[in-house]
Amino acid sequence: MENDMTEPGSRRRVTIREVAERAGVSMATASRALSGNHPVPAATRARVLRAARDLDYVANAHARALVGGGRKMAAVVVRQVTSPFYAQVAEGVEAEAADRGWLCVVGATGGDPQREMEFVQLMREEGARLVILVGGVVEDEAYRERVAHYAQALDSTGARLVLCGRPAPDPEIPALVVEFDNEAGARAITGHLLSAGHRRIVFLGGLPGNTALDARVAGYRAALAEHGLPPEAARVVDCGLGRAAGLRAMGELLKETREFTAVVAGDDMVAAGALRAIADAGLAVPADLSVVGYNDIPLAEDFNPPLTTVRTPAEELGRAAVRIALRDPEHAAGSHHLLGTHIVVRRSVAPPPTDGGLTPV
Amino acid sequence: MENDMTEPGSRRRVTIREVAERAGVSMATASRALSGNHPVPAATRARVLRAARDLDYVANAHARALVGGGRKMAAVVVRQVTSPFYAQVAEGVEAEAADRGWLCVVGATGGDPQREMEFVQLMREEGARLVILVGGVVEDEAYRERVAHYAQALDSTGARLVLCGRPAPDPEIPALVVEFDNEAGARAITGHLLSAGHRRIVFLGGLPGNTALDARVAGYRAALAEHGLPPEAARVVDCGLGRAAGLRAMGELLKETREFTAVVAGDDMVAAGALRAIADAGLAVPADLSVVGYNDIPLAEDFNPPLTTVRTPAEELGRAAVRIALRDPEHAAGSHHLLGTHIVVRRSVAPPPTDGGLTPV
DNA sequence: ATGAAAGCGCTAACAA
DNA sequence: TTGTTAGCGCTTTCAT
Repeated sequence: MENDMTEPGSRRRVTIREVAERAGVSMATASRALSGNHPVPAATRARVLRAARDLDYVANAHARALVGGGRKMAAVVVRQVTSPFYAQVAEGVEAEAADRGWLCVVGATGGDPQREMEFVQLMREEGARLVILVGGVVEDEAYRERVAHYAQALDSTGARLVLCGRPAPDPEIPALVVEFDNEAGARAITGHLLSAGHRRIVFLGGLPGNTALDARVAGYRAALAEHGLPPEAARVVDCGLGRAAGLRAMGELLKETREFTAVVAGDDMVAAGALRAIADAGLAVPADLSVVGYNDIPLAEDFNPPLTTVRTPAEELGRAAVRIALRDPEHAAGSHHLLGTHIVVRRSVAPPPTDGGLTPV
Repeated sequence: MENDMTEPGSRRRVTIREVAERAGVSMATASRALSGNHPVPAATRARVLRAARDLDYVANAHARALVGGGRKMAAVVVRQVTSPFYAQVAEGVEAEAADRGWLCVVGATGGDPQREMEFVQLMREEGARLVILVGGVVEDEAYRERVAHYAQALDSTGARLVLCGRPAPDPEIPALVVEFDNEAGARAITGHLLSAGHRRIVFLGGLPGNTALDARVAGYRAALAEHGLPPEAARVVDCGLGRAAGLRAMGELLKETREFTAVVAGDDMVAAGALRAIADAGLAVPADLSVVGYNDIPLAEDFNPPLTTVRTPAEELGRAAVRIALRDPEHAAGSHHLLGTHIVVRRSVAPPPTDGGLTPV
C-alpha cells in the first residue's frame, strides 16, 4: 500500500529474470515456458508458471514489441465518441479487432485536423499496424496532403490505412476506402418523400465541401430530377450537422417561409433538432410536415414521431474496415468498397396536407 | 507503394541511428537534439531536425518506454461504447487525458468479467499508469477478489486504479472511487412524482445485486417512506437495463395490472422502451401514466414526450476520475468522491388521472 | 559540446 | 532440453 511516488506507474515491475530465478531456470527457459510455443518439459513449465503466478508477473509489452512480436494494435479515429454514429463504428472496429486478438485504441479529434495529425503520429510511434480514419471531411488541398503523408508513412512500415466515409485523395495512394453510398441513400429517401406526393422538399444540413454531405445533397437533387422536377425545386440549407444546428436552422426557416411540405435532414441528429423546432412552431409531424433523417441511430425510433430514415449499418462499417484491411495484402492501392444502405419506414412521413401546403406565415 | 508483407506493420522503421548518420552526428547527439531538453548548439540541432524531417522519422515509443520515459497512458473500460452514458464518461476521460498529454485507450467488455480481467491484464502489460473501471456491477465475492487483485497489482507499480460507479471491496484497498449519489438521485426523482400526487409508483429496471441499481431502488423506497407510504407500496420489477428490457417488461406489466400511475425507470434507455410499450398499449404519457428516467442522455429531450429525468453529468464523471486520480498521491486508499445530480423537468410527468388511476384491465 | 558504451526487458539464434 | 549471447531502438551516464 506504499505510495510514495510522484509519478504514477513509475515503480519497477516484476521481470522475467525474477521469475526465472524463482523457478531456478534461465531467462530463456522461462521465456519459452511462458510463451508456450517452444517444447518445454511439463515439469519445468509448471515450475515457471507457478513462479510467474506467485509473483503476479506480467510481460512488458514494450520490451516484447521491441524485439519483434509486439501486440497487434489498431487505431480508430473519430470526431467524437458521443456521436451515436461514430460510437457504433468504433464499436464495430473494436469488436472485430478484439475477435482477432488485436488491441484497439480510439482517438477523438473534435474535428480538428491538427489533433488528427498528432494522433496519427502518436499511433505511428506506438507501432499501430492499422489506422482507421472515420467520417466525412472537407476535401481541400491540406486534406489531400495530410492523407497522402499518412498513407505513405504508414505504408512504409507495412501498416494499413483505411478511410471510412472519406475519399482517398488519389487512387494510387496506399489506402483503402470503405464507405456507404451516400448518394444512393439520399436519393432513395428523397424518392420516398416524392412517392408520398411531396414536391416541395428542403434538404436541411448541407455542409459545402464536406464529402459525405455533398454526396447526400447530390442524391437529393438527383431524386428531384428523376421525378421531373426542375433544378430550382431544390432548396438546401447549409446549417451543418448536429442537433443544435438543426434546431436553429429549422426554426429560422419556418419563420421565413412555409413553402415546403417535407424536409430531409443531413442526419438523424439534425432531424432531432428539426423535429423539436417544428413542434415549437406549433406544427405536427407528419400531418403538417414530413421529416426524414439519415443513419438510423439507435434512438431514432424513440423520436416524436418515430423517424423514417436511412439505415447505415455503422457497426458493420467498422467491422468491414478491419476485415478488409486485414484480408489481402493486395488491398493497398485504391481499393474502394461501397456498403449498401436502406430505408427504414416509421412514422414521420405522410402525404402532404391536402390544402397543398402549410399556411403561409 | 511496395506491399509484399503478409504481416501488417512488420516492416522496418527509420531509426534514430539513420537520422544521426544523415546529420553526421552520433546517436547520442541526435537523441539530445530531438528531445530538446539538453543543451545542443543551434546549428547541430538544426541539422538533426532537418534529417529527421527528411526521413520522416518517428521515435519508437516502445524503445522509449523501455528505457524509462514512456508515454503516459490511461485506460477506461466500459461495458459498451454505444451506450450514451458510457460514451460520455469515456469522452470525459479522453478529454481530460488529452488535456494533460496522456494517451487514452478505451476498452469494451460487453459486461463480461472475463474480458474485463483480460483487458486490465493487457493494460498492465502495456504499462498504463491509470485504469478507470466504469459502471455498476454485482458485488459478489468474485468481484471483490478481482478488484482487490487489480488494485494491488496496479499499485505495486505505482499505477492508479479508479472505480467509477462501482464500490471498492474494502476501504483499505489502493483504489479511488468516484460516483454519483444514486440513492439521492432516485429519491429526488421519486419525490418529484410523489409531489405531483402519485402514490402508486413502480420502479422498472431493478437488477438485484447490481450496486448502482440497488442504490436507486433504495432511494425510491426511501422517498416512498418519507411520504408516509408503507413498504408494501413499493413495486419493483427486476428486468435489468436496456431499451429492449424496458419495452418487454413494461408491456407485460401493463397486461398484468394497471394499478399504478407512474413509473421510475432504471435509466433512460429502459424509459425509452417503457414509453414505446405504453404507447403500444394505447395509453398516453403523461395523461394516463407518468414516466421518469435516469441519466439524462443527450436524446432524452427528443423522446415522446420529452423525458423528465435525473441529470448525471457523465462527462464530468470521466474528467473527475482522471483529475482526482492524478492530483495527490494521498488518494490511494479508500478515497471516495460523490458527485451530485439533479432533476431535469420536461414533459413526461403530470398529476395522476383524476379518476384515481388507469382503468383496470 | 559530443561520442562511446551500458542497459532497459525480452526473444531468438546458437551452443552445449 | 537448457543456457549463453546478441541485439531490438532508445536514453543516459561517463569520458573526452
